Amino acid sequence: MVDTRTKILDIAEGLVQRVGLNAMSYKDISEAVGIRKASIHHHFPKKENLVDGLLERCAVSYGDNYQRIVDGSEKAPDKLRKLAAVFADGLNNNKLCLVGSISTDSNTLQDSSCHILQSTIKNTVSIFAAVFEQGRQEQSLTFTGTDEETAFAFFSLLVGSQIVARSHGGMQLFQRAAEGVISGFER
Amino acid sequence: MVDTRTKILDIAEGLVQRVGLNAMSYKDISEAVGIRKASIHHHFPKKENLVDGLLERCAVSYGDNYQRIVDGSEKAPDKLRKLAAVFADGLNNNKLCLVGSISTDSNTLQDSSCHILQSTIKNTVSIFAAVFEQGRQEQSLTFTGTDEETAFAFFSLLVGSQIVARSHGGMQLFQRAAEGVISGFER
DNA sequence: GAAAGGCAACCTACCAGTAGGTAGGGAGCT
DNA sequence: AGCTCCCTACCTACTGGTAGGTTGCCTTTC
Repeated sequence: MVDTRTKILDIAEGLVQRVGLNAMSYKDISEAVGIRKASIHHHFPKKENLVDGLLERCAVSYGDNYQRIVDGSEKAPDKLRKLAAVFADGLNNNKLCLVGSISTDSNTLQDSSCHILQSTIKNTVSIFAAVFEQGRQEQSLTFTGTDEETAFAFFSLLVGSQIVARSHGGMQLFQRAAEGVISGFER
Repeated sequence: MVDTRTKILDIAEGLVQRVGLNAMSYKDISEAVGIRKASIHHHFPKKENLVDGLLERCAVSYGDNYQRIVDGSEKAPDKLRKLAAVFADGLNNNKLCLVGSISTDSNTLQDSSCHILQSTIKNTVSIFAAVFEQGRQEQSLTFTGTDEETAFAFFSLLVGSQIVARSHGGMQLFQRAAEGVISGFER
């Protein structure tokens, strides 16, 4: 049995991914978790604490998830495909990447949340960059910018395609857009 | 002197681009426009009417703006650079593309707004696709997918980079990401 | 081993503020 | 007269947040 704090974060994460930060309320969370609204405040006194908690947890879990893919034994293009598959999986469940979703609302964030968001993005781009470094060295990928710049572009593409495809185009267009870009790097 | 309806749309558009749809209220708009909250309801009875109005107007204005670039006499890669510059300009003013911003909140939209959003995306991708068609014919661009798929990917990249870069990386990273992808197509 | 204290977790009940929205009135234009 | 536009005044529902109480488990103490 998972503890309540984790349950709250799980529910909140799903809500943010589906409807966005500012459309999610303590009431929604309390109903889904099955406890009273005031009890959420026991675990997360202010909403900003919840957002911080969400971002801190996703910095670790997303980071680990991406790192596991990057640490694999495949060639770089296949690693990019695996990274894209993570986003495809989210899209399949009508969920956006938490970082992408929260980034859209970044102007309504507290400073503390903003800092965590920034370092999470920075970290994610670093992890992605390792794939492009590998691709450069094993000559399986060609690109003009630096590893970091290209990783930033690839991450942004996944975030953006997920958002746009959820509104129009769906899985098929998302997959083809990702594959088009990846095979573009392969030439 | 512009009419009130237009003023409301102007203010609302800026708010959506800066803080997002669900963080924008009729109170915010009324204060910025300089009329009472109830008066907004005279022009837009329900919030969904406002969103529809916003999307309908942007479908035209964005569409015209993109079309003007596409109709130019430049080679395809330079047209892509001009399209990216539109997004860079928004980023410079801390504003996201309206379509990207609203798409993130698409799960909280009414059906009518959803339909307009979808056709706006479809239309935008079609306009972008013309550049890739031109690039293919004049052999200034190389890519593996179809024109539409590649246009979708490029549009998504701009939307995503804008969102991510606003939170972390800023103009510099946005510009380099866009340039990296464009010069990737040029090879 | 039993009583006593402390604390985490949850509850009910409440607060002020704000959300979107409505009713109805008055001014000015055609 | 009728219409557009904007107003004051108000409504209900919900927002994040607080106060204070109850329960039950874990220590500590005798």
